[in-house]
Amino acid sequence: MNMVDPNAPSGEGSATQRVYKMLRHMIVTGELEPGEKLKIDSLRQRLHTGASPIREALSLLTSDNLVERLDQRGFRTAEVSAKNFEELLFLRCTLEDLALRESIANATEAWEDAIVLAHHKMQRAKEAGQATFEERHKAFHMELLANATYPILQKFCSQLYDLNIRYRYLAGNALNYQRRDVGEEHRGILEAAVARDADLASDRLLNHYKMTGAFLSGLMGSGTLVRGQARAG
Amino acid sequence: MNMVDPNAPSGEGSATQRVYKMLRHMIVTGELEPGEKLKIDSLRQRLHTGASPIREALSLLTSDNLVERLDQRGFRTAEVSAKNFEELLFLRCTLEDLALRESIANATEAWEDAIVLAHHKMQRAKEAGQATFEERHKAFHMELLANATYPILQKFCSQLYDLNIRYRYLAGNALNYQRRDVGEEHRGILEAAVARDADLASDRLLNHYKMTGAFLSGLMGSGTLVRGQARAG
DNA sequence: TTGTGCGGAATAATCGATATTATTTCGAAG
DNA sequence: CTTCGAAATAATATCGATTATTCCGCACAA
Repeated sequence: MNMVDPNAPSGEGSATQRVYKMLRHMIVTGELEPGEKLKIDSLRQRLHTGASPIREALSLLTSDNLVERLDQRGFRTAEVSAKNFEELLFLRCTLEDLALRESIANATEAWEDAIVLAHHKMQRAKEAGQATFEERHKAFHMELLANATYPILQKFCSQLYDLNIRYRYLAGNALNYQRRDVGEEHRGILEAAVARDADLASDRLLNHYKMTGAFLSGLMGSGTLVRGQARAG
Repeated sequence: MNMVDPNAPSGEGSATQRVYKMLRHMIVTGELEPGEKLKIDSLRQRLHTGASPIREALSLLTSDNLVERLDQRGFRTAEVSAKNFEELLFLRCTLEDLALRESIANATEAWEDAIVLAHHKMQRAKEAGQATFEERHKAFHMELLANATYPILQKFCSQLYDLNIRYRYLAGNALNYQRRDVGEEHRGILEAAVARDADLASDRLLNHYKMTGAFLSGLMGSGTLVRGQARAG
């Protein structure tokens, strides 16, 4: 029997899963600021649920490096820093290079179809608002790596992607980095992947990341990004 | 009145932390077999605590890839497979190579002291039982990477180490791989690190892993490792 | 005999409340 | 006026119980 509960339209899975996704979205998009304390009771009221799903979701986010847990002193969102951003960029370049090469090495027609499709959906979403575009953008990049037979590596890449995209959001929605010819870059990556040219595809992918990274590093240097905090140490 | 739980005489951290460490140890050492269902109530009785810390600890372990979560169907320990093991070996070689080189690039005398000390403690623990040795063994390897300014990378390495060591335990405590001249290998790695020879240190480190890996792969091929399921209460 | 649908038992997920712990505030002494 | 300490306060961690879901066996019909 396939009855969908009408009382829970947005909630297909468990409450924990729902809260997890909502919180992650709120952190990634900057709705919850870096270093902000996450009080259980506030979130409970805000998300209209009990304390247990909140705690469980926060535990999951802790291991995604999006939330820090202070032993017996509750949770807070992860801090941001230029150093952290640089590490992210470095690790992404390294790990996605590995995954992409492996993906291409195992290339099949089905995978080609999948990345072409993902690319198309991303392009179509360009006019459908940034939220949709970002979603498809990640989907495209993950699809590029999906053909590698390294599930753990893929999970790492996915986590790093989320951590990185957070900086993009923190840089402000005004970040129309799409003004750069990102469409062309994506097309170039896709093309090289379809052509199964690992060196070229990897080179283009890494440049894609590094250019965005350099742009954000510039913002960070000017203090636009890391606003609320001046920590000693 | 101060009623202290007799099961927590040391009572240092939170119950969640305690349960987390206990469960992780049980999974890593194979006391909980791969794919085994983790029933909340059983664990609750077994560890003499409530359901909340259990659930929270299992959530944490999920993100460590040691436990799988089946939505609304509970938890189970992660499966093992030759493919998974190969991925672990590959990722460890790649990531630890990065971290070690960075560690050496930032080498200081304090770090030299730290790795020499960690090595010494590991050697001394050789006669103090396998449990202690394994602990020190991880400490030594992590100390080698500790001087890299890449906290996320270090976390990845630590996680991968735990996933890998699980296979060693599953291969049986009879695995006295120390019969190989592992002591000599460790000394070689340490020596190269102290000499700040990144290429040599990395080469020796990776060989160290690959030899253990090849040994375990052999066991796995013969079916010693991935056996069926013979579980007793 | 086999496939399908129902119902009870088992188990997971969630909630509300309590006890424990950290933090802040207030007052008094130096 | 500052500093120390204890009580008040707020928040967390945990527990017990309730609710929702899944799993398994059995009856019934084709």
